[in-house]
Amino acid sequence: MDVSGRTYPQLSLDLQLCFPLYAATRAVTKRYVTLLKGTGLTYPQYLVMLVLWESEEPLSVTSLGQRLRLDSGTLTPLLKRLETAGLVRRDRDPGDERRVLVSLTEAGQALEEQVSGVPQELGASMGITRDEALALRDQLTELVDHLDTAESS
Amino acid sequence: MDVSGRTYPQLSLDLQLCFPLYAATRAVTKRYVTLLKGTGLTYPQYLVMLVLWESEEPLSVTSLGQRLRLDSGTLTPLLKRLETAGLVRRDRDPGDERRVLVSLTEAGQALEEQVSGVPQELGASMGITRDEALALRDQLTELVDHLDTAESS
DNA sequence: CACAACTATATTGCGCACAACTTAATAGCG
DNA sequence: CGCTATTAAGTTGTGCGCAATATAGTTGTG
Repeated sequence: MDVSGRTYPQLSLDLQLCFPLYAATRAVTKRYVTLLKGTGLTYPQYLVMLVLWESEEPLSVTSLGQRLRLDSGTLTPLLKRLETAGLVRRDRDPGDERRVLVSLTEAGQALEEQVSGVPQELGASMGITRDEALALRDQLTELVDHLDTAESS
Repeated sequence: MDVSGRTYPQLSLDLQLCFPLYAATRAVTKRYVTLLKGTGLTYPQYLVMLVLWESEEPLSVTSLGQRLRLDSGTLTPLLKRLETAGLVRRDRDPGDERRVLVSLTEAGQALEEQVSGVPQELGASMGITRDEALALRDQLTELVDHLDTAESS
């Protein structure tokens, strides 16, 4: 990319981090469509299921949202679709009727085994070693933390 | 994150690369909302403008799509919004009436100066050095290339 | 207890992404 | 030239993300 003649070379798409980040996320999501075919899950739905699988007990919508950084505007319709698919239940918390507790159905629990090979398959598609992936993960996590700080200031 | 008791520890959200990637993209996008306030641009619209600013001549929808990895289903409505905003023109190519050539209006050209500080501001928000950003960019670009290969095989 | 402040979820509206499909124009081939 | 295949852009439908708002339930204070 020849950038020498530009008035604002810093605006070159290829010099910026933001675009590869955006493209990588979409490429990963696209790969998940293939890997999750047969489960009926979308990628965000898969993430919600990951959180539920690693929880010992039902989670409120807010708890799910904190873990995934998503709000009720995104989660409520998504959870309704998971409920329609028979993978989760949504019950009002008897102790606090404002809260909705999301829990796995038997079908939802059973799905965990079916997707257990997905992370490794995705790792293989990315063409990086486990250590590289973990290092990248840490860098991105740090980046998110910084952006959170910047945004709230 | 205690993972020791799980049947499928590889499914732990915190062990995977995919979630930080997804979270980082959304955090960056959110930061752009703030940085682009005043221009009226969304982040994808800003990316389209970046491509147009670095092009010497009008671009077809397909060319824009190849550069940004987006298809006409995404670009057509987005470009119509940019046209409504007075930033671009959309004209049929007289030499090939199937093609639509997207070109900058004067207002579209003038906007470049207004956003010229955005990359640096974003860089500051991310809390990483320029070299770290470039290294990360290269890793993500490589990741996208690998995923493309995996997807098409 | 009354009531204001707060919290949790749901709803609405907009703008992506993208798959699948349609329409129109062009290219290629007999 | 005529016809088929291909290409370019547009359309439709689904599912996010998220801001803004609405609604219902809870908490804290006097």
